[in-house]
Amino acid sequence: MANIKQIAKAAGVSVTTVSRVLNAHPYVSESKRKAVEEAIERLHYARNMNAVHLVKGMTQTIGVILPQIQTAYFSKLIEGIAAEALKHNYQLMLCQTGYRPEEEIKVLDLLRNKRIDGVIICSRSLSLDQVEDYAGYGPIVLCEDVRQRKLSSVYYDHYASFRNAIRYLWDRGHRRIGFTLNRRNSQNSLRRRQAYADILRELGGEARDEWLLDGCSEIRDGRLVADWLLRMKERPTALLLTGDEIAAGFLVAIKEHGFGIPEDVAIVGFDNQPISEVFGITTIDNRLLDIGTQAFNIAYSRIQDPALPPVTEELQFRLIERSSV
Amino acid sequence: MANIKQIAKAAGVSVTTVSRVLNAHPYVSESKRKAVEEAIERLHYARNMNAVHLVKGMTQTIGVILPQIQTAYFSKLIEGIAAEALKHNYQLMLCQTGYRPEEEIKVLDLLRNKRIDGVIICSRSLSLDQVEDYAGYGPIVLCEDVRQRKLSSVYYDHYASFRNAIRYLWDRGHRRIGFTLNRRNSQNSLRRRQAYADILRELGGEARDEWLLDGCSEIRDGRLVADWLLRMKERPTALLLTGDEIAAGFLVAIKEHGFGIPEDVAIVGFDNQPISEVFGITTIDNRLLDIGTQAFNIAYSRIQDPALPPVTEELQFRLIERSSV
DNA sequence: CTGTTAGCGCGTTCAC
DNA sequence: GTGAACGCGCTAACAG
Repeated sequence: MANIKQIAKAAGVSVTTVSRVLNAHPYVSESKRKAVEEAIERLHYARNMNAVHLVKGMTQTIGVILPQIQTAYFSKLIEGIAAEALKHNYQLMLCQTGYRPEEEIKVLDLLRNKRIDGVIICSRSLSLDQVEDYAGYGPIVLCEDVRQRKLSSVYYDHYASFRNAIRYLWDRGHRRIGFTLNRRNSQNSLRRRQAYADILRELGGEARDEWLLDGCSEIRDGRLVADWLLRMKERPTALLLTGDEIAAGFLVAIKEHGFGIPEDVAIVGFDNQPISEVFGITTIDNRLLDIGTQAFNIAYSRIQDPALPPVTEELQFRLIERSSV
Repeated sequence: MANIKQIAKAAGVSVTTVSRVLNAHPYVSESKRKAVEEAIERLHYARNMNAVHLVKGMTQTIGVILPQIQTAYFSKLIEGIAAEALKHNYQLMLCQTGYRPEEEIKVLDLLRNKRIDGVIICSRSLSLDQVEDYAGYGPIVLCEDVRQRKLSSVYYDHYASFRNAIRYLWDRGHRRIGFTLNRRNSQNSLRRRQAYADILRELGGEARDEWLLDGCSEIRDGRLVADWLLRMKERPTALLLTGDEIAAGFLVAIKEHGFGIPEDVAIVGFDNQPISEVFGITTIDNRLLDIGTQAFNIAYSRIQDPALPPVTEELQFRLIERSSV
């Protein structure tokens, strides 16, 4: 495995010159360039990027913290990040942390240790203060609404989208509205619960605790939601399901019990996943792809220019009407 | 950002000693160890891993080539890889290549350039010979049945599973059997087509070209399958759908046309995804999780001991009976 | 047990 | 246009 020195010798030039052609620098005579290229070819030279990274202090790699890859929500987010990373010739270090704080720390340590140039946090269990401790080592971008001095973030307004969806159901005559959550006390969940409470108070509607079910995230959970609904004495006539997979799972399960959608229960999903299209589920398009794209761009621009201050960017959601309400 | 030299000075020892405590080597007196640890703490020292990688010639990172992350099939495969990587404290560089040869090459070049220690190829468009050219730079594991001298592979038997599924349908009275494929001419698809032809010849059944539809991979495609079926004069009474998402999409679409499953069309899916459980779809469990696990382990063991020869490992599929046949 | 020193492979001033 | 030489930060002989 040849190194730059051997190429230099083989081409009859100095290592500097080799380095210059390697990095497409100007001021190299055509003849020497040719000689170097020929030597590279002949000796099957491949640069050792670890040396480059050491010298440059950068790795052209961004780390991504997410609890689970195998979840439609995160897959879509990654898709957005990955597409943008490709454009800028960056690599992605995907770190599935399962919401384990130790694992999340490990990823932040990759940043400290200069293995990655920046971090995108799709979802976390660490406190913001803990995350902020690492802000000095490189840009950190969160996919949620945080306004912490040293952290950037991109998100869509969970609060407004939830209000909006409930209002939508209310306007269509629904007075008993229930909803699910993933993690009961995540930032996003708290915002949603607040929105639920606020809008129903404003509308003079009822907001019952028993109409909330948490711990729902995948398609299987749709069945749990159905069971939960069936067990209730006073059932909601409409449900906000935080994830189209859950919505689809619920739809299938509840139909088995003879319920019609939307006649017996109306549902609104989230994420605008392909599955919602197939089932005609009305859903909130929360721009996951765009959030991923922006998350990368924010990190990238701050890697290029570390002087740039953190930013917070809000994306507009939209409600996609289909036939489940 | 302190370096090892400064820590040495601060602790009043040599860099070697610092390195020793950093790497948990024996033969360091308790007092010096304490001093070093204290200095590390006090100066907020963090190792620059690029220097370590340069010196060691390894990066504790494995690259994964896959066309798409946002696909249930690959997500599940990644899940298996990631879980195992975590155990061995390895990082994953996920490279979404979209079946673009240039992108696949770029990943193999990461291996040449020593940015990663090994590569797992979930699916590819490069020829095996092209891939094999890189075998000298580190272990390469494919998730398909290849028996190339320098490449390892893990897979389940597509041929046998397809035969098996068709036999299963045949035994239940189906004589007109259709199927879908993802990429028409991928290795796996070729094996499946062969299995289809072989088993039907053996059974004395009919194998029609028009009963094959390719280019299907996601849930939306289920609708295409339904349209395709409806357009036919002589329709298959049973379908093998190469992906549970497709199967689910098809099921929904065909029911809209008043077809019953399995009465009017029987279906068998692939992958044993959660969605198949929800819909009660009979499916082939192709052990994606285990394939991922093994792929990592094969790569890992060969990184530890480069002298180990490539291996080919076959995993047993199983048919999971539910209610779609 | 501990320190000196020579690399690992490459980018980059700076002088020519 | 070109090259000598230093430095990036760390590991590992080797000598003691």
